[in-house]
Amino acid sequence: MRDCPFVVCIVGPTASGKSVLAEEVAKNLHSSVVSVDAMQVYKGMDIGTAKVPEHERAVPLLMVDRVNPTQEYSVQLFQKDARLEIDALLAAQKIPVLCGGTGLYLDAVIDQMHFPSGTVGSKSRLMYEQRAKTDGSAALYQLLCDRDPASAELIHPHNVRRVIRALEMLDEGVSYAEHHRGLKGRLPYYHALIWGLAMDRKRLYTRIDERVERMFSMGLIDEVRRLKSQGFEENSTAGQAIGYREVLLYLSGKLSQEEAVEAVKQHTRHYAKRQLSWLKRDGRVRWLDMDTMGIEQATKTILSEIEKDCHESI
RNA sequence: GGCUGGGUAGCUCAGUUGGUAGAGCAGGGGACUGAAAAUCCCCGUGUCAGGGGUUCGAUUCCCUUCCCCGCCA
Repeated sequence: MRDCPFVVCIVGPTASGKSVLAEEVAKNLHSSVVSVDAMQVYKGMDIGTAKVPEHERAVPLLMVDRVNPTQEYSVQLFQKDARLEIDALLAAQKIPVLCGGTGLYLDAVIDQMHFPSGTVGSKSRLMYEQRAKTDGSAALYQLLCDRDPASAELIHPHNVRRVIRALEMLDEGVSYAEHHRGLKGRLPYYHALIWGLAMDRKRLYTRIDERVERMFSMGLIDEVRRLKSQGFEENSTAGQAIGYREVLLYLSGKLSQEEAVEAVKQHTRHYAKRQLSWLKRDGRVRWLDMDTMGIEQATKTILSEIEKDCHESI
């Protein structure tokens, strides 16, 4: 099993039990868990991102607590950083166990994905954002139609964020449409074995509700208050994370506590749905029915399938 | 018991000057390559509380029964 350059991935909607399973698998493999989560990379965002607490970790948890919440991070940076961690594990003859719910981040790491060069906090972005505010999103879309009709066709006029991105790319000499074309036949970067946790929707939603309640009773509000005193803001990437955005609204008096709790639940449910949409179209995912299977059995299934795959490939 | 106001989609409600009805939320599906826990798109038939009357036609007007809220006894 030692010679397999495999990467194991445990994916699924939020609150489906990924972390526990990933840790169990990693423990058996004497390896580490690599978090594939856009929000767990931020320091101090612990309760709301359901990060496994440091003292409870059975194996090392990587790609967590990377940057301050006030810093900007991105897929591209994640791709680079995560691959360094993964390569280090592989070099030590270990099978990395990736675990997370951010679909784009996972694909960026395990597949060959190239991002146009450029810097994160670009000036043109700010300019276009300003323009969208003053002239309206329709005007911005019109600008894209004039400059790059092929890309405009792919993007819905209301999707301001993507319209801005396309314009931004154009400024760097890249057409979103052209770039988009290479999306279909993506080649793998690692040989990835992917397991997805499936669960009855009602049951998942109940788990989400319970988890949100738990986050609040564990002190989510204090956590956000502490971050806020360090400059944490609503319009930063981290400040838009579910649980954080709503609590910020509560702290500024725009929501009652009860409304904030309900909003977090609602947004988490919607998010879980989007995660499932993303995963469903990835044919590589092997689904584990967590309604009938416990963590132990799921772990066993994964381990035996890894072994089988290794033998086949050797 | 009397007097109000109500009973319309899972929930909150709008509406039809009489031609069998629509929003928000919930829920479902989907897109996704430098913010992704972001951003965006698509999906609404329900005895319009029950019965009767007027009418070509009633969920809408009238009568009546039941239920709920409130006020008065």
